[in-house]
Amino acid sequence: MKSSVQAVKGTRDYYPEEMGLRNLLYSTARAVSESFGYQEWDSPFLETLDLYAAKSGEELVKEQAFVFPDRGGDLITLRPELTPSLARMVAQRQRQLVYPLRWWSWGPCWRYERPQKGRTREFFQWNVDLIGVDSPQADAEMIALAASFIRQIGLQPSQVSILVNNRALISSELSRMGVPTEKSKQVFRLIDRRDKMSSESWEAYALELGLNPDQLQGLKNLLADQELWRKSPDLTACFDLIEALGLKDYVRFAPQIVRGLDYYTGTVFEAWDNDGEFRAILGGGRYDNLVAAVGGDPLPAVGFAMGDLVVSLVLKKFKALPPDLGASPAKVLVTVFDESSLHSSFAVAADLRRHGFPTAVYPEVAKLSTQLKYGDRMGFWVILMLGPDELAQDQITIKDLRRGEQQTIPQAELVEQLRYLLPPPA
RNA sequence: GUGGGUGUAGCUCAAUGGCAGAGCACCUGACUGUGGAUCAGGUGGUUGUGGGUUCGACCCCCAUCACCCACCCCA
Repeated sequence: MKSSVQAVKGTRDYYPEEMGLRNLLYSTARAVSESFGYQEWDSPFLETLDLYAAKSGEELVKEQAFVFPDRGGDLITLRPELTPSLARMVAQRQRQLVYPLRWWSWGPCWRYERPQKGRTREFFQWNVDLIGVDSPQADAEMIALAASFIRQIGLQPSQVSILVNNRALISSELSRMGVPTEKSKQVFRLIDRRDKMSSESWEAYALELGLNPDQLQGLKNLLADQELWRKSPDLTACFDLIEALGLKDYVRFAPQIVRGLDYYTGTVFEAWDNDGEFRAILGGGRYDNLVAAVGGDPLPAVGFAMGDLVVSLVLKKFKALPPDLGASPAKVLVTVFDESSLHSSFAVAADLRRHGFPTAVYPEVAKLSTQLKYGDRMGFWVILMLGPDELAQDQITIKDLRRGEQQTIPQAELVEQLRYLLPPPA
């Protein structure tokens, strides 16, 4: 029934199955990051409020971050994202680090928001950044790394795409249409909302911003122009490299992607499920001003972040999750027949562990059907049985649950048989 | 911060204001050495909580808490 003490609003409990998914995301993020030569870093979960006030949008931080005074009265923030901490750490050692930096991180972040589908107050975020280089090659690598993750986690190009644009390209097109530079920030916001509003209210919003009808039509043409990227040398080079990396199927140009944040300066990208059912799976781009914003010297950078929630929803939707997330980490279960054979069962289990096979042994004497059912439900691959019949002849029975077969063999051949039936020992 | 919805068995959900139910899960047995499948039986409830209306409340009303969805926002 309902427990009297509840979990904190917006948090999740990680039962073994959910922990399996969390670990899958983490291990995949790690594997992909490292395959591109990125190093893991981390920061404190607690930061000063000042760190986030240094960025634009300080009002959002005050309203959406967990902020509380420490005993000395300083305002402490539970980190709502990783990038400001990264910028702080880079600025602190800016002269001693070896560039380009290839850094990745994974960890919990907190935002004080109303929980809803795909959004909790505590979540995990994967962050990847390439710092110190201002080149389309760097942009291409970042997009390719994101695409590699999507492929590695088991999502197909028919299911998920990475949409790429360039803010500098859109800016120059806007000024060519006579949109004043001081309006570009608002127009980016307008573009960002294109798919979130009805076309009538979107056009009304555009005219409200002061666009004339010609400029509005020009903007609509712009957003419909799938070949616009050819006008951008950066995007042209970027797409060419992504093709060389063999990931072109996941990536396409999308002029409506501009990102909501103000600090992006060039290439921007987001990964979406192709039905547009959820929010962006991941998002990022080039941000060449952020390190300077926290007190360092100007340093170009490109990166992206991915929360654990939306990608999990997408994986569930496409049934791309491995079926054994809640299974026992051991593949072998040794049953216990009766009091007199208990010692032998435990000895077999110990011997298998010494040979590198993770092995569980049933922890009490119980009916065999109970033990088999347990083994089945916990996802073991093989169950070992040794009762009076086997023990009398130094034999053991191996039941292969996945094939529904069993055989009785000399105990001396057990390890050899398991090497055949199981993944290689650790 | 704003609006809407839902709270009934472990889970998913039924039940004109009139005996609180089903499916799944679980336990037992059919099957004293064999999981998944089938069949039979069984355990399981202060209907979120507190008030009110009523002869009578899961149902109507008020309050409260929790969760969900959307808006807002998304670093």
